[in-house]
Amino acid sequence: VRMYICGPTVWNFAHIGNFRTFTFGDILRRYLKYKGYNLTHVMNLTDVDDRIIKEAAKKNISIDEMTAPFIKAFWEDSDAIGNQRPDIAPRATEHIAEMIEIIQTLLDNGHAYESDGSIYYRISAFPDYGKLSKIKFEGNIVGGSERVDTDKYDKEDARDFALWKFVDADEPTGWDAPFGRGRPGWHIECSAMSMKYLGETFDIHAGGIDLQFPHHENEIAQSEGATGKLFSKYWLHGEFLKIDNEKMAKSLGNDYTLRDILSRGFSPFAIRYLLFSVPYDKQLNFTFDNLKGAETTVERLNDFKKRLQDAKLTDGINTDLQEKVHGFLSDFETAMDDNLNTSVALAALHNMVREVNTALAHETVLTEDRSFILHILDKFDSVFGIFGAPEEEILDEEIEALIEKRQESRKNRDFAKSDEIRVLLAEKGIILEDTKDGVRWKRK
RNA sequence: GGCGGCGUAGCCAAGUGGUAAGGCAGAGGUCUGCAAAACCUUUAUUCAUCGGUUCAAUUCCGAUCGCCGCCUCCA
Repeated sequence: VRMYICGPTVWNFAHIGNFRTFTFGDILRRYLKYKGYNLTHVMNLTDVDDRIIKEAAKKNISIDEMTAPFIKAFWEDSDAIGNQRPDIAPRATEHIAEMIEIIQTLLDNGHAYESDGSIYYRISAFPDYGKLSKIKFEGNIVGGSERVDTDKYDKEDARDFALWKFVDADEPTGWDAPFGRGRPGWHIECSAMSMKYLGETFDIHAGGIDLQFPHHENEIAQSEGATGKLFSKYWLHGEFLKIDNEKMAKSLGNDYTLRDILSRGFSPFAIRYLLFSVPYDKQLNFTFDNLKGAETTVERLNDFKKRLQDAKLTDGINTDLQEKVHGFLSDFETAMDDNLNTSVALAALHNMVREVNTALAHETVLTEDRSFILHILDKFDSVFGIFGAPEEEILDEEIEALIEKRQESRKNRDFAKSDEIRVLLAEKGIILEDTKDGVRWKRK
């Protein structure tokens, strides 16, 4: 499977809404691997746009120097939330030659023309234009704005868009091309990089819903106009993320970045859980209350895993239970196969946990079941990625001694003393749980 | 003005032509010295509103109200 995801403009990569799209890209990537597909996953890094160019010029530094900190931060955040890195992450500035080649082809075959300081795509030469977004242009012109048909540039058709913008020879940011020095329009980079690494026709093209028009529509026009072949077989568009039922906007002060949220102390696993708890093609209402809920849920799941690992079990095998557990994995696959319905897929995980919990309480989980269930759990998590890495934590001796002392007090039924120690440990961030298999601790 | 999506319990939400998954929060119980964790039970006669089609609609159709996105620069 060859898959291309429209990556961020490095400038504004960080918003939580973008990370919803990337996380779904990651879920899709992981699920394709789960299903045994061979995967090539490309995600572009848009490191050239007007703002970057202007800012770099102002600071008198190169585009590379300008964008490096953003790209570094993007990968850090991406890693933090558990997104696996794409196989290839090409940068626009390193693929200008490929863009020029496509533009030249489009000029040669009549799909592009030069006018008024730019090279434009000739939409009248591409009858399929609009097939992705199903956009119609008639109503727009009649409508209440002078938007689409402003025609302030000398374009043949108001819909035509720039492939290449000429710049003066003395301007610092520009590339030489047979048709003149300039810089690329927005859309051409994705056509060039996706086809370079995935071929003229590939399987999946994904991105945020806001890119559907015009960006993806224009990619189709450019690519299919140049090759005459189908560009992408499937398109996936991630829906918008709302904050407290409002749109995310700087003016509302709710344009959180992933970093903002992490710095408030929320676990990346909880954020990840919340981001994909609603299918990618539905809007998600992000609230901090729900993030707290996700935090609790993820903790509960991790506790479940630990408890299963630690439980003292009797020898044997409970095939009945194993069959049920396997049934939940089937439910998960059915849900994921249904257009990545992560809501239902998660429900399957929760149902499995409940089933096993009940069995644990009834002591009907046997030794051979444990490894089976843990294996199934790993399969779930190979896609979800919400269980923390198993880290063997070591307590310092002082705390170890305190726990020991408390156990002694309890044995002697000196509960005042043991409670005192429990409070003391809680102040040190250690939470104790007395189970029938002995005392367990965890941090918080 | 054009196109598209959405409106389901306190909150986040899945879903379907035959009467509502899952999570969080809440309530009662079991377990526990007490907690915690876990388990069990429980929480929408109802799916924005009003009409229509149907034996039957939350699910289909129409209207209304509300929310969101795109239709402009830049990516």
